[in-house]
Amino acid sequence: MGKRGKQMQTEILSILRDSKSPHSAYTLLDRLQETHPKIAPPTVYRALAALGERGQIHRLESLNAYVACQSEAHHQTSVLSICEDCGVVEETFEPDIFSRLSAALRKSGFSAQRHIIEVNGICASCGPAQAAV
Amino acid sequence: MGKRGKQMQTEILSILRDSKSPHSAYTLLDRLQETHPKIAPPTVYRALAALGERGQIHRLESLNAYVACQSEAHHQTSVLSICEDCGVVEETFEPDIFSRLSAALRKSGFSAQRHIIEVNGICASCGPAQAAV
DNA sequence: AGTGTAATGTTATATTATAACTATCACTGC
DNA sequence: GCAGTGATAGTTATAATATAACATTACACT
Repeated sequence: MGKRGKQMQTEILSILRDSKSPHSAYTLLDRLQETHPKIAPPTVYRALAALGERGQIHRLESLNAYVACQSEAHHQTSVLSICEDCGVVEETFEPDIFSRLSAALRKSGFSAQRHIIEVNGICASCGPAQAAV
Repeated sequence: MGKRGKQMQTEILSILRDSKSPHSAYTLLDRLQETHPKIAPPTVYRALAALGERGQIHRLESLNAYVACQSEAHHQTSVLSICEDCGVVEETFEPDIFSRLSAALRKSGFSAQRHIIEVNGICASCGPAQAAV
């Protein structure tokens, strides 16, 4: 991997980390073009692919958008919860759920390789006042 | 809803039911154009939206494609397993997993509304010969 | 039939993603 | 040093997915 590629990855990661909301590839492109006017979509997609392979970002399949991984360990298996009100994405680690899921599918002969779990809802900050229960 | 809309929905559902693999909106458009040469993308997307609201189809977020719901009850909460080899999608009902997921997120104040669970892997037919265990 | 509303048709375009090709760079062996 | 080779990045073009915006039609109700 060359210097330029690394730099793009670093900058994208930095943009994503500065915001808990997801960014689309083209939002990132716009941001990068502020400093690198000439870059084109494939540059962004290549950087996103490399970051994704290393587990440093997650793609939100239901939004076609990307967030920085919030874990140092870069689990492949996190639950992404998306607030429909404010757009914030939180990452939760529930290894038990993933293993149960794999086990359930294995019963019918399916061998799980990659799990995608995304949950839409309302986050703690946006929810109705945390009243009783 | 008019007659035409219903008919499109019926035809789309019938195409999806004839195949266990997902179809993209534009694949469906091509199929529909064999008999209705003039229809345009919004017609297909409107029919897909109506079918989705009624739970008769599922959208595979990771593939931008659609499959018929395999349950009569039209659960909103199914696990979709996608074979990376043959492309077949199976639907599995694991209500326990969904409730655990909601419960886990609720601990941090998140109120889950819609769960997306998609699993990539290898199905029973495509997997390595079902040897021991 | 006349009127208002919802459904559908139509055109155009926005958004997301990748194919295909070219140029550059880093490394190897000479 | 420098030609050859393979990997990385740049560039152009276009494919694939989705929706906005507006025009038209159908339908229910009077």
